[in-house]
Amino acid sequence: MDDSSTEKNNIVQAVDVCIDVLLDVAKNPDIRLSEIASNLSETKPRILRMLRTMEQRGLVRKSDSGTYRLGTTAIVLGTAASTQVDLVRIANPILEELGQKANETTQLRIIDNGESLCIAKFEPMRDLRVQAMIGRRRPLTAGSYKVLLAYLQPQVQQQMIPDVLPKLTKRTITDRGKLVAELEKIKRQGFCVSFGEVSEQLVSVSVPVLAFDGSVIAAVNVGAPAFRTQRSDVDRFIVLLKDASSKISARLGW
Amino acid sequence: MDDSSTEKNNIVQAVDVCIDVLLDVAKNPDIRLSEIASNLSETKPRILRMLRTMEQRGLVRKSDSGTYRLGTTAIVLGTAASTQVDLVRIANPILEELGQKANETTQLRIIDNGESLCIAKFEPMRDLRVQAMIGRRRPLTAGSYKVLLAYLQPQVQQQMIPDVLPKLTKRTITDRGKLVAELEKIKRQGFCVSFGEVSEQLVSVSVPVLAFDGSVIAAVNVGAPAFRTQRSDVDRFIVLLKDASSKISARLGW
DNA sequence: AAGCCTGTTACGACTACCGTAACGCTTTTG
DNA sequence: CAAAAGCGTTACGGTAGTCGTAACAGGCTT
Repeated sequence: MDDSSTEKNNIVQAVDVCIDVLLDVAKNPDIRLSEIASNLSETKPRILRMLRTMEQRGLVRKSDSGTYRLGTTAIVLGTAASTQVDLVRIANPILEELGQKANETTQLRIIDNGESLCIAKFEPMRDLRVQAMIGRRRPLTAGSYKVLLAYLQPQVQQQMIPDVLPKLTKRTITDRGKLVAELEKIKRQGFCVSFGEVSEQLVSVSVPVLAFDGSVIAAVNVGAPAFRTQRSDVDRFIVLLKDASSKISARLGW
Repeated sequence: MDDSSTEKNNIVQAVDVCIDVLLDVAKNPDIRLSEIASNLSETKPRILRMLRTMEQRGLVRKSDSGTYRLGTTAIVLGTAASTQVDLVRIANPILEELGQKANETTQLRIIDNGESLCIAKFEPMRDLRVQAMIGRRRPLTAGSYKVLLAYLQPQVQQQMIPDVLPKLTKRTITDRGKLVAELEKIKRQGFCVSFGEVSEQLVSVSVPVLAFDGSVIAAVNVGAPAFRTQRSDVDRFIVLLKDASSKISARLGW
């Protein structure tokens, strides 16, 4: 019936696009029906029916002006999820401790859909700090999140690296060969330091987190403004990160 | 075609039961396929298809042993929701401030589906404290959450009060007439104090939160162990609560 | 080894879902 | 001030997507 896009179907399409709708609302608060429809290349009646169904259950909420936002049921779901996902539940207090010691912003990131995804964070009480956001996605090939790539099996790794590497700043690696070499280096030393590869004025340090079977399932990260981060600070971060990572890994059964 | 249960349909059934599945997983971590199916009175193949669809999108996660939990996408959704629901976003810092001053646990509760639902909370750093949980539901007719009932239009109010009032402790009001009288009193004095109506050893104080149009949309609450809560403490809580409530109301446009 | 549970697959029947078209309505355009 | 274009919404008939039945494989218990 259709060409090749939808690989094979053991799934419920209605549910699938309903998730699309949900994520679209999450990404664009106060979005309108017609905009969702056009974003997803779906008809308005279809989206309307889904929004109504979800509104009735409190997953989304419709404002008087006709725009949609996520609803209270989504909050309940998310809170429950935070306690059910082992990685996040375990990492949260450790991320906080790490952030207190480093006095900088910390994150937990995983690979999701070919990108790195922030699933937990801590920000210190400090006037100037790096801002982190749960749900924010970044390329796997730029910045210290490269650690997530470094330990993958070579073929999977190649698959994850896009043909053209996104150039976020002038320091971003855009040559495939250089990237692979860098990944090798990361694997040897066990951490990755990025000076302004993602954002000009930011230093970012990441270390892999090992699952019970020794595979890399996440990365812990410290992000700091470049101007107040000396070489010695980076070294300190690395020690703190390795400590945090091994605490998480231990509690995951490694 | 079917009797009378499903009122009228402008909704997508597939999406509707998929939400049921999601909420069931949220409530019962590590639940199995067949248990969900029996909980919802649905067939296993149907639920399996839905779980697969949601797993593929990271909403749920299947463990090696075949049990299901919520997934990372649910965390992302929930975090986004917390910032999109005005009431929660505004209330959170005020709840914290209130909790710090009272040095006890605070909650924000709304009416949802004939029950009171906790959608935000703060717990102080203290060895012994009341535990609150986002997503936890309680009867509207017991404890200080009665404030949510007190300001409703009489007919709506009557509709919300079940025929038999659930008896949680020996202090719970179970007589309909006494309840209505109590609601009148609450309306006059503007707050509600519960001594062990929900849980034997707990004191709970609640105050209504007004929306931009002056209607009651939520309740702020302080919960404390009875043994360390004097009459004077209750009076202090009431002052703090009224202050917190009016701050929230103000920021909502009232 | 028989029984019962689980999760899973396959497939034909049917209904629930979808898209088209047309409707009010407000806002923008001429 | 009328025309046009956008919005959300409703209705309805055709079909594709979804559903349930039935049967399967595998793990535990009896």
